[in-house]
Amino acid sequence: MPNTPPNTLRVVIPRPLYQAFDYECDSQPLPDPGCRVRVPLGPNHSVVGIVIENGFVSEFEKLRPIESVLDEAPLLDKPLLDLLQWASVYYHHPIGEVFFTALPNRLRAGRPLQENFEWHLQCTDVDDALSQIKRAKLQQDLLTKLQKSSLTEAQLTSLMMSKWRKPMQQLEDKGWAERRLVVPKKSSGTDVDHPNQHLIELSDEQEQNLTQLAEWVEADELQPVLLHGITGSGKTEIYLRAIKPVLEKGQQALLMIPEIGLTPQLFQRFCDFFPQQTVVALHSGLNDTQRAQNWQSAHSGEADVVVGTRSSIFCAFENLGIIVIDEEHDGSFKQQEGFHYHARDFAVKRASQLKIPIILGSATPALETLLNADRKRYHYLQLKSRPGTRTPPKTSILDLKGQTTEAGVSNTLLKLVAEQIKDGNQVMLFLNRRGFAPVLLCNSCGWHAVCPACDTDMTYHASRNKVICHHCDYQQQVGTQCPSCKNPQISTHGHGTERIEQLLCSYFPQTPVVRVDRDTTSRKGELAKKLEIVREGKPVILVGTQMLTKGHDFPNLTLVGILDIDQALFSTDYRAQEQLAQQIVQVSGRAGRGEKPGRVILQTSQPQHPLLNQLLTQGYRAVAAQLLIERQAWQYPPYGFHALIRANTPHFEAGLHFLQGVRNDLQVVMSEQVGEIGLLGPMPSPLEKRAGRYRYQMMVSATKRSSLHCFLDQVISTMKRQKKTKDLRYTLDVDPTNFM
DNA sequence: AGCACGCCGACT
DNA sequence: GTCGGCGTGCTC
Repeated sequence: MPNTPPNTLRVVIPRPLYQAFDYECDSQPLPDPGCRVRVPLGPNHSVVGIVIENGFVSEFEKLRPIESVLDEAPLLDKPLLDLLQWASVYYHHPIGEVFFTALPNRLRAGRPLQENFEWHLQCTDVDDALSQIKRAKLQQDLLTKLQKSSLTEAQLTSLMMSKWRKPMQQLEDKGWAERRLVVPKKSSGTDVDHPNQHLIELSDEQEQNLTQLAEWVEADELQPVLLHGITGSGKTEIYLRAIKPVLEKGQQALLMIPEIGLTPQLFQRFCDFFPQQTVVALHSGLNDTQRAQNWQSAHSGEADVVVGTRSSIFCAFENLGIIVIDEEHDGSFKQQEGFHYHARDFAVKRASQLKIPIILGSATPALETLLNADRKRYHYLQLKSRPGTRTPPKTSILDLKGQTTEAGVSNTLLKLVAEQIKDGNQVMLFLNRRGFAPVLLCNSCGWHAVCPACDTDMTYHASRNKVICHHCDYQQQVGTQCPSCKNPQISTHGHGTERIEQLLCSYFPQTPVVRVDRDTTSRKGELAKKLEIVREGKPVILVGTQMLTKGHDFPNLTLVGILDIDQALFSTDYRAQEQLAQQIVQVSGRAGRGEKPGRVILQTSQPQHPLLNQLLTQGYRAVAAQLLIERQAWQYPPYGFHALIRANTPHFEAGLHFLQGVRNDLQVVMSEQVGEIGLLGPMPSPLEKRAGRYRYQMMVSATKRSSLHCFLDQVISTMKRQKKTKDLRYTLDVDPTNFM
């Protein structure tokens, strides 16, 4: 008898379990690691699993047979499987949940890979055809597109979302378009060069950076590259040209962007620069079908460039050749629930594993990233100037003391706004609080609108006459009198973007006031519409939150007002200062991007605050250096290593007792690691009650990464053993960035 | 996570 | 007598 390997499969199951399960498989050859299989689980369940190993000797006596093999070829290749396994260990998160976040929903559910179709023009006289469908704009558009070149369904989706299906069907019915199955091509990098690419001339500084990049790649020095370029310095142009030679080799590129950073402008820029290539998006705005389609086009190699948010780092590329992370400091790269991974750290790991270049770009790099550059673990490139004659904006502090203010806007700032508008310029006011006012109260009895689920003040939204809880989205209609004492006068306290908008409308009735926040941009395409108004260049006053800070380019914007930063100056969260500095720099960077110089006004009642002064006089780099010194003194990240244990239940202090119990049990282990491990807490989370649950947390700190991981294994087994009620939920967050 | 098993209180 | 509450433990 020949020595055949055992017919065993190790399968990862979509359950919160820390180990994979073994099955037997009678069909030969055995499915490779990375294939999906359907397996029985428990007495009467059937689930989709992912094979991670085959043909090994199992410790288990009796293995159940799998039900079916779902994929002929692996969905996830060996390096990605290894990486996912590493992540499950690093983040101490159940292996099944880690693996299944790598797949789009449809594939998680066991659906087969979709076949890839391409649409071809079947029409001899296009002009005649166009004249026959004068009223069908979309059909016309499609026909013109097909006339230029055949298009795959993924390309069509990324060009016009899902709007193409119906009109295409109509074209097919008329016999003008035909659908053909595409044989998966091995991506071959021809025709990457295009005249479009030479339209923008690079500055000397940009050219030097590109030369340096090419040298590193040439010499195989593939440490991550930190591209520290001030706002408006043209980092995108560097990304495009760094990606180009990779596509020429027939490899794929991944551009990672923050959650709300996918401005149509950026995506369009990539499509325009690489008109012969397939550029697809992977972000939360896609539905399951589109997501699966784009994921698959990256998997098959059809997509050359993927522009994606956090989770795109898990995408199974056919042949990934470069990763670029734009705005690498952005908080949205860290997942805040469930599997708490950091996509930036993950990307660095993935690049080193695949031995491909990775660029981390930002005007305000994260402290971790700067430290890595200082320690020479990362290459460092700088863009210190804006191309052409553009200069960085001038920033000044406006002391709120002695100022007359209205809705939190000082008269001085209002005058400056008026001046700019008169000169035909655009203005932006930034305030990180949406709604009309953060408090709705009764002056007579002291009642104020409080969320029953979170015990926090609800924000008044005038447009809908509602109070809304910004923590859990609980909403309530507002009546005409105080619900407590029936006093007919209720008033507001504090100001949000809605209030500022109202104020500006009354002061500048002739000028459009455009508000950009989650409330005004919830419907699809609304943000794009608003930005279009601004990009026309006429005088406009923009009011908005975070949303306005990311990646937008408004050439005619000359004045930026930052309204309320005082709260952030006194936050107890050690990350708040870093984030505030980044936010101020990013918002300021929206000003003066065109021919006219920009100006930034920072309203504050703390004009002497050292962070503000250092930022204004010495810049972000100096502030970062200072913050790093403080982090080192406290042994905070990136010098020390943290993990946060959270526990919550609907009952007051139940989670606190649970964590206290965990801490007591851990005391034994800790005595063996004296000096290496510290425990802080348990204590209530800064937002103790949220969405009807009372939340508590305990911080683990360690001087060495290795001892943290050792200890966390103990933490997990202790928490499993710990007595708990059914309604208690706990999570472990390695390298936490959010302490709320 | 789901789900079965199992051990105690209040019902036709 | 049994129906069903949810605490406990298992899933290859």
